[in-house]
Amino acid sequence: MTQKMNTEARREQMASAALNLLAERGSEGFNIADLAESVGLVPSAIYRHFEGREDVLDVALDLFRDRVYGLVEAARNEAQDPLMALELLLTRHARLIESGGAVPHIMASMSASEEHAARRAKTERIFAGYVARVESLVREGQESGQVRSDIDPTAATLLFVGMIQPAALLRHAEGERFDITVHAARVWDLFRRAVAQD
Amino acid sequence: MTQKMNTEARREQMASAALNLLAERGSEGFNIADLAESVGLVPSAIYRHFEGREDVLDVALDLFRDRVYGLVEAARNEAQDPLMALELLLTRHARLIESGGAVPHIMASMSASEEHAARRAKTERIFAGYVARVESLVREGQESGQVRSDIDPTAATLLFVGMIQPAALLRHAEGERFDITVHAARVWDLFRRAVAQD
DNA sequence: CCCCCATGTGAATCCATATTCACATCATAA
DNA sequence: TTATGATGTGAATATGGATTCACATGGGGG
Repeated sequence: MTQKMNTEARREQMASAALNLLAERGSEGFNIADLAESVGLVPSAIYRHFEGREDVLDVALDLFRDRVYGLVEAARNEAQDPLMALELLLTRHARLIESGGAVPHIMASMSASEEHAARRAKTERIFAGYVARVESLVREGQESGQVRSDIDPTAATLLFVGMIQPAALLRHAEGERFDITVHAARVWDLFRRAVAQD
Repeated sequence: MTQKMNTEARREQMASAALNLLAERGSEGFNIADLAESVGLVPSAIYRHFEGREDVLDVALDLFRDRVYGLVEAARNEAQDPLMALELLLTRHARLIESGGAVPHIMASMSASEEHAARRAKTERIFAGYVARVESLVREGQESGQVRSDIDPTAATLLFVGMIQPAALLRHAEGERFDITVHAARVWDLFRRAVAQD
């Protein structure tokens, strides 16, 4: 038999594995059998740790939220100023996508499901929370004078948030030929020109 | 019995209805029973016009491609110059989202499916084609001197393409409180500042 | 005007997954 | 060291959709 594992550790392992699967296949392609296999167990074992599929998705979403919000906080803490924090955040998103942790895919695929309204609502709340956090960086930038004060902070925020998503899609389509890191640097220049105080 | 209908007309009606369903629920939530109901028929009737679910999706995707590409062409034809064409395109995307024809949802949810690699590949090709069309507008803008020539056209294009997507998500989350049309106008200003020749 | 075949129907059937259950086995705490 | 309860297993079972099929029927060409 496979090694037994401490409850909490196993649960986290499963949630993390679930998130990986979600990143590559979206919520549609996500299934219990694959999840079980990815942690080296049998499907029924999943039910020792979760109520069912929907519960797994719910917990994976929690993990996703924590990681994404953590990304923003880390960028804020490590950067000298708000604008630099945004740049750092963008760079890290790019790296994340490059390594397969497809954030946009997850957001998009989870929020599309009309049934399971709870899951959808939760996804949207997570997204809104992410936007709010980025927006606070933008506002701080305005207060510190780095960011023009005559622009709408929400608009600037959504412009920022949208910079990576299409790139992630195109990367799938074009593969290696498309370098996300380079792209990130280029769009950052554009974003900076759009919002920075001269 | 429900009125019988000419083959071609019925097929188109079904494809169009399928696209609507896709827009609101994504490919995960899409099912034959709902499609049948939305055209006032019984599930098995769908099979008189399509090979099966995957075939429906395929044809709906064709329709989607035509409509989206058509949007770009229309904008190009109606506008005086490339930059104006982009602005028009943005405005129309916004309107489309407002009326439920959620373009980004479709793209994202279709491209997430790992299985049915064909469908995924097709979605990505459609997206790439869309990007290419927008990019040609950007390049024309550079040639005509409206757009700065020192920026990478692909980067500018993806920045443009990303402007609407997050807004669409946020709209779902915040509902009426969030006005996409107003948002579109604001991000357009930012985009213009980023790319326009002074 | 009537026939014939494509369209529409409802009742099966199939299938892929999720989920449950009875049983086995390990980890650990007393 | 051993008892015990939680973890893992494999074989059912349940379920929701897709798909098939035998039959009904309406509309357009002869």
